[in-house]
Formats: sequence, C-alpha cells, structure tokens
Amino acid sequence: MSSIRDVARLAGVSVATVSRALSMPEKVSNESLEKVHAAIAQVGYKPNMLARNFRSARSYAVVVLVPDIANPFYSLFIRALEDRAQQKGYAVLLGDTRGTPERELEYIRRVETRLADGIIQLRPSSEKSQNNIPSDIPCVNACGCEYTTGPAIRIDNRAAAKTMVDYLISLGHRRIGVISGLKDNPHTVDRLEGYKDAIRNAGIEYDRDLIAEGDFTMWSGLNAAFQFCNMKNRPTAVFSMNDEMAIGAMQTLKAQGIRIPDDMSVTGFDDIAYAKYCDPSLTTISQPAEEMGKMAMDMLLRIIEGEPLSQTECVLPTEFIIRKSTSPVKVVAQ
Amino acid sequence: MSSIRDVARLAGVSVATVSRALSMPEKVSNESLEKVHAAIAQVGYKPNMLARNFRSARSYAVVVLVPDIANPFYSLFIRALEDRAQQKGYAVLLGDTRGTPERELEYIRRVETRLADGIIQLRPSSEKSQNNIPSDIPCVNACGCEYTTGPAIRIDNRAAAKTMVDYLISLGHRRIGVISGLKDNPHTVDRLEGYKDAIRNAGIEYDRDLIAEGDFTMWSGLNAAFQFCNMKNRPTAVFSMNDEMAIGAMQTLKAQGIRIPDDMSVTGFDDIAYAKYCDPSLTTISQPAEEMGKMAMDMLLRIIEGEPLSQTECVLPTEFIIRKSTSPVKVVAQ
DNA sequence: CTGCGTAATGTAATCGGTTACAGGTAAATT
DNA sequence: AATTTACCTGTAACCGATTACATTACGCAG
Repeated sequence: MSSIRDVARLAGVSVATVSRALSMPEKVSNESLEKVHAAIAQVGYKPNMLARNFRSARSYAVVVLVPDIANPFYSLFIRALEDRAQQKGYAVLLGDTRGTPERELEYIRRVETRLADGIIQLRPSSEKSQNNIPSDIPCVNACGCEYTTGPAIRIDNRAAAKTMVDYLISLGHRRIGVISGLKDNPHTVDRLEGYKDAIRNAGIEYDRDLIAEGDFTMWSGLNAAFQFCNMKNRPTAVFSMNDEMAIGAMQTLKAQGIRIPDDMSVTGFDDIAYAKYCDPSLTTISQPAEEMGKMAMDMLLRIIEGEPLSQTECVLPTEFIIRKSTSPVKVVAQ
Repeated sequence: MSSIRDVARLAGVSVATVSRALSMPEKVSNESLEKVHAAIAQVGYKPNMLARNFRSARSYAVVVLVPDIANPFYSLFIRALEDRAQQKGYAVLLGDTRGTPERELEYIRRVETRLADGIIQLRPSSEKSQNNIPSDIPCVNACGCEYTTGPAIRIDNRAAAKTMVDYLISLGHRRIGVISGLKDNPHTVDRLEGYKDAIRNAGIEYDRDLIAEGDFTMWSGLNAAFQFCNMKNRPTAVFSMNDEMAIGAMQTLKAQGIRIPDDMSVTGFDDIAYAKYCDPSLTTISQPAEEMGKMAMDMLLRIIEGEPLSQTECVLPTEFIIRKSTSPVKVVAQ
C-alpha cells in the first residue's frame, strides 16, 4: 500500500534518492541509505513491480507453450525451463494449448499486448506445420525438428531413430513394426526417416503395413498394438516413437499372451521416468530434457535482451539406453 | 509501438473515446466506434496491458505453487487450474518450489510486489507444517488436509484410506503393510489415521514395523518395499499412500519373486494415468483432480475480486477403483 | 579568490492507459 | 421559449516507479 513517496517523505529525502537507494546504492550516501532503509522497514514498503515493468516496457515473463502439461516428457522440460527463468528473474506463464491453435493464439496475444516478453514453443514445428507466431516476437523452439525454422534447440531425431532400429536389426530382427505419432507431426516425420534409413541400409524392404499410427498417448499405443497382434506375419520387434505408446503397447501385447521381449521386442523414445519402472523396463532413447530446457531459455532471454546469438540452432546428443524390453530374435520360429 | 494517443489522433477523437470504445462500446456513438476501429486497424494498435494492469493495480495472474511439476498427480491439477484461469482471463505463473521454502518465498514475494494477485497452494499444509504465506494475501489450498487452515479444497484422506484398508481386510488380510510419505506430511498423517481406524475396527493390533517411510516418489517406493521382503512374518498386503510408490514397490516385489496379487496385494492412491497401465493394474483411490483444480481456482478468483465465499472449505468425494493388484489372501500359507 | 570537477540530491517529465469531471448538443418536458 | 434530461465527448489528473536535467555543496588547482 505504501509507495515510494511515503518512504521518501518519512526518510526526509526525495523519491529519486529512494529509487536510487534501491537500484544503484553506490550512487547514494551512506547517510541517505540508512534513512531510506529505516523508512522502508518502518512502513513495510514493497516496490510495485507493475509500475516498474510498465515503465521499463517489459513484463519479465515468458510464455511456455506446451501441447499438454500432463505429458511426462514435457513436464521435465518445463521444470528445467522454470528453473532457469527463475534464476534470471523471469516468470514462466504456463500456456497449455491442448493442441488447439486458438489457445496458442490466445497466448501469442499475451506477448503482443506486453504481458510476456517472449515464447518458448514446445510443440515441434517445421515449415509445413506452421506455428502462427509472428516473426517479430521473440521465440525459441525447445523441441525442434530437422526443418524447424527460427531459433531452436533439438536432438537429431532421425539419427536417434536410426540408432535404435540399427540395434534391433543387429539383434536379428527383420520385420520391425512402428508405432508412430500423427502422420504430419514433425517428430513422426523425422523418426520415420531414421527408421527408413536403417532398414534400407540393411536391405529390408519398407512395408507400409508395419506402420501403426498413434498420437503419442498411452491409450493410442495400446490400440495401435492390436494391429500387430492380428497379423499373419507378425513383426518380431516394435519401434514406438515415444515411451508412453510403448508402455501402452506392451500392455496390449502382454494381454494377448505375447511375451516381451521373448516373443516380441519393444522400444521407446524419450526415457520418461516410467520407462525404467515398467515391466519389462524399456529400451529407449534418452533426450537431455534438462539441458535442452536450460539452453532454450538462455537463448530466448538473450534474444529478448537484444544480445547477439552465437548460433541459432543447437543439436544436442541423445543417449541410447538398453534395458529389458529387447532381446535377440528367436531363430526357431513358429 | 503505437499508443492509444496515436489511435485517437488518427481517428480524430480523444483518448477517452478510444479507451471507451474498447472497454465500454455501448457508451460510444456508432460513428466514433467506426472511426476508432478503422484507426486501430490502420496502425495495428495493441493495447499495452502492462499499463492497464498498472493502472488497475492488478496483474491478472496467479501463482500456482507446486512441489514438483514432474509429479504426474500434480500435472493433472495444474491442467485444470490453467484451464479455468484462462477462461477467466487470468494467467498462471508456474511456481515449481522443488520443495524448498526459499523458492516458495520467492513466489510469495511476487504477490507482495504485485506481479501476481494470489496463490494456489498445491503443497498440503496443516497448522503444524506451516505455509509461510502471510494471511493478507489471497491463497487457496487446492490439496488440503484435515487440519488445513484457510480456504481449501480437499478430499477426505482419512476416510478414503480407511475405505481402502477396509477393503483389504474384507479380502482376509490381517497383516497389512504401509508405504507412507514423509512422517510430517499432512497427507501421510491423515491417511495413516484412516489406516489405524480400519485396523482398530477389525481388532487388528497396530504394528509399527509394518510402516515403511517413503517420500511419494517411485524410487522411494522401490526402496521401501525391501523392508517387507526381508521380514520373517511378511505382510500379505501393502497399502501405499500414492500410486508412484506403489508402482516402485511392485517393481521390487516382482524382482524378489513375490507375485502380485497372489503372494501380496498392493494398493495405491491418486489414480494417476499410469495406474491403469502398470502390471498388474493398480487398485487405487481416484481423486477428482480436474474438479478440485477448477473449484480451487474459482475460489481464489472470488477472493481476489472481493466476492463473498459461500464456504471456505470444500471436501470432494473420491472414487474407489478396484483393479488387478489385489486379491483375497491365500489361506494355505507357508 | 575564482573556476572547475565531482558527488549527492532534488524537481519534474514520462511511460500508456483509465476515469472523474466538465462541457456541449439535441430531444423531451414543462 | 425555457428547462430538464440523456447522451456523447473532451480535458486532464492519476497510478508508482525511473531518470534526464538542474542544483547544491565541497574540495582542490591555478
């Protein structure tokens, strides 16, 4: 309730002196400093940041656009983002878009009306799947893909997927099913390329029937797996494009009496906390979410504060983690 | 970049008319309205919400204090909170405290300096485990306990726990282990009371050795379960105070060759998405997180806007969900 | 003693909206 | 015709900080 003027009056100095005492104390005499601090303590003064932000035309907040916060993969990101933002004195405005462009626009408007200084985009985007973010607003894609435009932090999805499928091939698998995300999702596109790279290398023909489309939820993985159960010529391994779908798929497969990994190997992607604790534990690709979040936030704040960027895209390494859900193919079949 | 004065000049009206055209168009003639809208379109005017908020001494943002956003139980809450806030024109400032009071204070300061209008507290609190939030700042506990002070939305943890343990007893279990949260956590206290209520009713003596302390993480559940494996007189059922610890515990038990539910029944609490998909699927208590989040946000906004509260505490019903992790005790023992 | 540099402080403008208050005009009432 | 009323509009104060610029005091060199 008390303003800087109340403090000034009580301390017997001017408002300018109070302001300086707080933001550049070295410019103020010790005598004044003491009087000011005493007055502040006496009236319980708390600076009104709304006024400060208004004056400086900055909100010191950034929007984090996330398709679904309940997705465990995104929560790791968000935690890292929030951590870094907090360190640098910025607040994180949570923008759960639920995958709809309308909500995304709502948050973009927040930046245009000065309620936020920039955007971290967690939805992957490429030229095709446009993000409707005007080019003049600071934005970093923390979860980019091969063809993401603008500043981005990403992993090499294609290479990581290839690594995984190469591994399955090295275990003797030749019929390898895929549980993909939605067809036009850039992650799906990149990872599918990696899959194709691997099988082409191994001289395996691409079979469209081996691709089951999901949407990165556990439920969709559970459903997608049925496609493989009922096949006459069942795949011996399944490459799922994320862990949640893999876990859902394992549920279906086990329920159908298919043993994992003995009858079928299953792999995931992301290495969410759960991948280690499901049964069997999941062979997967670990993304450095912590690191990616920090770098994305650093990059965004640098753009906001007008500092030059050393690089506009950053590709971080992934880790390939072998657990219990994969095994060599059984040679004695049927 | 363009301000309301630019628009006024171009439209040939006063700034007051422009302001009114935007916030109370019914008070402005059609002629003026048209001129104003034309001018707005021409210069691409976007109101500066920082100025508006500054003037109205409101930030239209609320802090959501969450111990750990990566905890799947909290993410459900947050999604509901964000949803409702967005509907009402408020932003959600994410406050991941990582369980530390320092970070909590940091966010409380945000409210004191006007960067947020109120707080949703997800950490349960009671008189004993104080939340250091000054009483003059609007705050609602969205995840309260029996002795939570101040406005709160909660479930009846004690009764829910009793229901669960009653069920285990009805299946013939007499030695029922507990995996609890940290001892002084209010949820732990409430749920332990429920456990005690149930066994007392059934004439079972309370055995301190049957209580293994965890901290609500999967990892802690995994460790706590060892306590039961090595017991001479093993419990036939384990009541875990949340799903994550239950899932961790099942991992340990299965690794030790203990079959679930044949050799030991395991139950959880919360009904996170994963509870349905783990192996075996988990018998648990479902909290209406969606509903609780919405109600908590509504209550907070009502307090912020100075409307009267019909009630200061709201206890919502839980749902008891029986799945595959529980079964009648085997009478032919050893 | 004058002039100049430095340090500390104060005065007042400023940011971009909102809104109290004061006109001004035209229709309705007396 | 005079007065009231309703409606629309404009002027300017205001919110609480920051900060450019002016002012004052003081020490020191010339």
